[in-house]
Formats: sequence, structure tokens, C-alpha cells
Amino acid sequence: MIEKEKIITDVYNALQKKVAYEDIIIEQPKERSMGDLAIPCFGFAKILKKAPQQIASEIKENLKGDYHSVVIAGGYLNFFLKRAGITEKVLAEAHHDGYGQLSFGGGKTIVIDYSAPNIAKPFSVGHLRSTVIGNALRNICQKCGYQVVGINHLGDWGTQFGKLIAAYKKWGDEEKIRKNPIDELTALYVRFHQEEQNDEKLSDEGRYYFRQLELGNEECVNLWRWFREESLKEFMKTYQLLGIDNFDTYDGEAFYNDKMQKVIEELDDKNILTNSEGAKVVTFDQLPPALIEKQDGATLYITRDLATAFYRKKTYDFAEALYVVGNEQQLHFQQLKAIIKKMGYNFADDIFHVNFGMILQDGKKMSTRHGKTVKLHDVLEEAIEKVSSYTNDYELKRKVGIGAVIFNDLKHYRTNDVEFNLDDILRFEGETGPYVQYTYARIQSLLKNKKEMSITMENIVINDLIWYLVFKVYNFSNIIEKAKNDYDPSQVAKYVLTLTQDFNKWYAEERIMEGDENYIQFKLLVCEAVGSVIKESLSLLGVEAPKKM
RNA sequence: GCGUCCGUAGAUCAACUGGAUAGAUCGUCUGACUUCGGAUCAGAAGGUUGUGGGUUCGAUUCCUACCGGACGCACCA
Repeated sequence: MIEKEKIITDVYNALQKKVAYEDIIIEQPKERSMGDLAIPCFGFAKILKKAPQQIASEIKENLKGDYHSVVIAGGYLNFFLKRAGITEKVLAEAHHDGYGQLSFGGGKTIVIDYSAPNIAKPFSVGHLRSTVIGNALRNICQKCGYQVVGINHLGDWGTQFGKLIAAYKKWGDEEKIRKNPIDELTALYVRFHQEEQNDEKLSDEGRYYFRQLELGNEECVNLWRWFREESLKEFMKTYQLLGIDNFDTYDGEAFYNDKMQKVIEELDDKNILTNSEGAKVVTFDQLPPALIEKQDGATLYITRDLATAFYRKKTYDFAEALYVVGNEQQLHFQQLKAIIKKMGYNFADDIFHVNFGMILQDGKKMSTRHGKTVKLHDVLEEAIEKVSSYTNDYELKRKVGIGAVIFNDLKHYRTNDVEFNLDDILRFEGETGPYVQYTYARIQSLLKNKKEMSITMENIVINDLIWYLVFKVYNFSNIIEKAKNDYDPSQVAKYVLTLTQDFNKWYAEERIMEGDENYIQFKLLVCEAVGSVIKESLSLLGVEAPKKM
């Protein structure tokens, strides 16, 4: 926002540059009635050895610049801006598609790794967060002018496939799996687990088949490929419901099988590996050691992730690589970055673990083992079903139901754990997606009254409620930039909530369609601007904005 | 045991990362124009910010010790 820099510069000059430019902080006052922007003067007190209030009044005396008014309150200097100029500018620009677009990304590439469900396991609500946060970050980064590559790093490899193949050969039924792949495969896996407890031979069998799979045994590979295809088909149904199906690649763990040996060799060459109890590990000063190769020569999660990171750097030459993965993997990513750094690559600093809190149930982690998984697809369908009391239009029900689910997740700051609560997810009133969508739809119906006519600002009084809306719309791109820098979509969600709340307050207070025609059309322009920012915000979050609902 | 994160109204979350009288939503209670869309709006009640110290002009935010919780910590991913 230009006004912020103007004010800082004016204050800087008024202080006769006795205070460093960077030390001048600008913020929004607690209450909007106190001013549009504020400069706290407490920090200057030490440097200038005067009371903050006194400094504030001295600044005010020496201040040049075109403000509506400047008010001293406590140690604060509160600025009221001239409304007309900004309003005119905002109304001229905000209704264009793509309002708020930024360019600081400069076309550089950001790789985002998100969603990543596990093959042959249910797509649970636990995967919702990674999926929607990753998708929102994708949109936000694009809005900032970055090129984005969205990667769905499927969990499609590992010893569990040996077990699954063994289980299938024992008890599997092709027909059943075709009909209901995930449930059947999960059932096989669970049964194998149970019987394994009493029968050690089974464990050996599982290991045997995984080894065969690794060696490329045709039957095993074909089974694996089939499991993967069937699972992915079913995942796609969920992705389509969510409206998040635009991944650039679904290459998962298996894709890196032939790329790990090179990494191990390089680690060896650089003398980073040490031997410990027959396994190869990397040790650190500050972190616990990372196991790279097992006693039996098999690779591990971090080995694969190293290969992945190098492949991505080479393929995409990213400026940033984001991993939208839960809190519980923090140590893993610290180790990953530390190893890459040890190998002498600075791009380790461009890797960011965008961590998020878990979805808990009864205060505990959900897990397949305890039978505590809730399938995401079921939750989504329930959400859609709940809209039936408002409409029969399926597409509309989908947009609203899914909007509620996605918005509910994204409005919370990502790193906190959240308790799974179906009632909260399915709520349509208050701080929810449908509330925002409803406001948008209401605006669209108002806009039917809009005429193609030029208006004059001369006789228009921009009252507080209108001004708050305009000023907020004006601030949109700042929010996007902040959301990108913090990798935090919730800032967009919170922003659009307050914008719609403000709008609804105004709507209840002032009749839009009353007054002279010039004023009516002016108000409709305000509506249009607010509507377009609501729509843009929702689309950044991956939520659709129906025109009617 | 060690490490990371968390603890704010009855519930779910905010607080611009150290700033002004700690704000919203749900729930509860009371209201709203013979309606530009009531999936809305106005109002009421609800707080010693887990506890005790400390740092400073100023602390929900930083430091410290406890209490309580979640998650990690070598052959799963």
C-alpha cells in the first residue's frame, strides 16, 4: 500500500531523520474509529529521550503531507486518510478479474508437495489438511507471480506392499477389489496384520514378496501396479468432489527407487556416512542421527526423500520447495535439510516444511490401526447431503458443502492441532464458507440493478461503513503477500470473513437501492468491488463462489 | 529421559508476531423494517490469557521453573 510508505517517509522527515527509517512501525489501530493507520511512538522515546506523547506532537507539528487529519492518542499518532481519492481508485480497479495480482514472484518456480495419500489405504480426513493447504498455497503463490508445480507424492512403495501381495495371494478376490478397492485392500492388510501376530511365517512371507517386488518379479509388479491404479481411481473421486484435481504429477515414492543408489554413493564419497550397528547413518551435532541404509541394505524414507529433493532441484530448478506435511515429521525435515547442507548444497535453505497440526479424535491421533479412520469421502458426501435442505441442484450442493469443509479447515492457523468435530465442519452459519458464499450471492443479485453510467464523486459522502469496505478491498494484495510469506492461507480466510462481516453490517444499516441515482450506482460499485474480492479470496482458498444459492 | 509444539469466555478459534479497553463465531437469552436474499443483522451475559517468578515505558506474545496435553526420538512412511 502506497499510503503506508508515504506516512513512514513523512514521519521520518518530520523527525529530521533522527530515527532510522526501519524503526518506524506502521500498523492499523485497534479500533477503526481511531484512524486508518497508526504510528506508535514508544520506540522513539529511548532514542530521543522524550516522552512518547511529546514526540508524537512534535511529529505532528513538523508533518508535511496530505491527510484528512492526524490525531494524537496516548503515544500513538493516528492518521485519517482522504477517502475520495482512494475510493475512486479502488472502485476503478477492483471489479476487474484477477484483482490483487502481484508480480514479485518474477516467474520463479515453487514446487509444492501436498496431499500424498497412501495407496491401498483409506483417504482419510487426516489427509484433508495437506490437500487443502497445499492447494491454497498453490493458488496464492501463483497470485504472487510464481510458477507452481504441484506434486502428489503418492505413498506407493514400502514393505506394506509385500504384505499386501502375500495377503492377496492367500485370501484375495479380484472381483471384490475391482468393486471396492480401498476397503477390500485395507481389509486384507488388516487381516494380515492380525494373523501375523500368531504366525511368524507370515511376516517372512511379507518380506519375501516385497523383496520380489523390488527385484522386479513380474507377477508382483503387476499386482502392485494394479493396486496403485485402483486406488488412484478411487482417490480421484474424492479429488473431484473437492475440486482439487490439478496436480502436475502423481509420481510417488516408487518413482525414486532407481534414484537412491546415486545419493548413497555421493554421501559415501563425501565421507558423510558412518557405520553404526551394521547400518549406514548420518550423524549431526544438534540432531539425532538419521538412518540412511538398513543393516540388510534396504533404503529408508529419508533416503528416498533425499533422492526426491535432488531430482526436483534438477528437474524444476525451484526457488522454493514446500512440503505440506504434518508436525510429526519435523525432525525428518530438519535432518533432510541438514544432510543436503552437509553435502554442500545451498538449496537446502530453499526447502520449507510447511507443517500443520493433526486432526485429533478424542484428543488422540487418528490411526488405521485403532480403527479410528474417518473416510474423507464420507465426510464430503455428508456435507453435500446437508445442503439438501436448501436446494436440489447437485452442483450447487457440492459447491456449498465442500466450501464449508474446506473453509473450516483453512480458517485456522495451520500448526495447531484440531479436534475432529463433524458438527463444526458441517456448520453453515457464522464464520463459515457458506456465510461468505451467501454474501457473495446476495451481492450478485444486487448487481442486477447496476447500470452502465458514469458517476460523479462530488456530492458523495463516503460514510464510515463504506470506507471500511473500500479500505479493506484496497488492502487485499497486502494480505496475499503476507499469506505467501508465512505460507499461511488462514490469513486470506480471516480477511475475507471480516470483509463479508463488514459488508453485511453495511447492508443491514443502509438500503443500497435508496438515494439519488448517482449515489445508488456508486454504492453498487462498492458492492461490485467487495464481491470481486470475495470471489478472488475464495478462489485462492479453493472454494467456489456460486452466483445464486 | 531428551527434543519440538500447545494451554485465551461453556465450546471452537483470533489478537497485525512486544502495543491502545484481549476480539469473533457457536451455544444460551432478548430483539429486527408487511424484507435490495433471515445461510442475515442488532443487543445481553460470559475472562485474574494453566500457575508462580523475571525482563521493560508496556507481556496472551520474550526468558525461567512448575502443572497439564499432543507429537517425535535407528532399521515404518
